[in-house]
Amino acid sequence: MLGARRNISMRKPCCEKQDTNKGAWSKQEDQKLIDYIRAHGEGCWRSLPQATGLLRSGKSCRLRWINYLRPDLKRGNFAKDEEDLIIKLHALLGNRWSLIAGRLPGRTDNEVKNYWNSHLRRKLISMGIDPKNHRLNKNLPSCEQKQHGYGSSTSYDSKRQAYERCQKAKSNGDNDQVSDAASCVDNISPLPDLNLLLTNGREKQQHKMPNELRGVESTTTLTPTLLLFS
DNA sequence: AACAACATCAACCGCGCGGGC
DNA sequence: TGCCCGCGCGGTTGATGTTGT
Repeated sequence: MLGARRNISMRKPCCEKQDTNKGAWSKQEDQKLIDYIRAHGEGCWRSLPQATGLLRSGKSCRLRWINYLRPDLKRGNFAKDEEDLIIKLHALLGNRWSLIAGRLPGRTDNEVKNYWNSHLRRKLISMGIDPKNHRLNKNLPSCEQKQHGYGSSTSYDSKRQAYERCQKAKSNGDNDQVSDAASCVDNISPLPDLNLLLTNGREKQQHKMPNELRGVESTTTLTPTLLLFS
């Protein structure tokens, strides 16, 4: 199946790529795009450049609108609760930025992804947490991790405590305690207290609701579409 | 003041999917 | 049924800003 779909060479050359600007958008370009979308709404990205006279690909227009020009974008620094939510959702969903961004009103997938890569990933690493699987990295010195606060009474705190018990036992030469504590560290689910009902347009459309989120119902609402319970 | 190294983030690219023909 | 188009996604790049020496 992929063979057929992937056979790009059968497609007509993409006219979009001819004579198109690249790089940063000018104010005039932004204004043209805004005006057009105000008048005609989103969609039909492929024909948009022709309709507006923009020398950009439809893809580029879409990205510019979604990531920068949309009026409902929040922009600015991420709040603490947004950070916490991103970390929790990432633990649950991995790098599914559009899904994660869908839980953060006014934030885009690109913004969330960038923020993760430039801030949160580093933060977790410095806390001794592997950003890929949200497990404690036992090789990191704990003193370094303590200077970073993260949420309040999270599962990370539990991990940290177990990890510290492990370290203590090690220094005491108590091997039983070491293995107990170590297994405790490994067994703590990244998010024992978080269950979510999550969808975005595409996942819904494609019936691709992540397995870990299927059949979850909830009583508490954090955002209209984010449902949490403990 | 000048330069290097590092951090940030807007924008681009390639791929996969659903839908229409 | 198979092909093509349009769209959306995640990964990556590169320009720009900031900090350190």
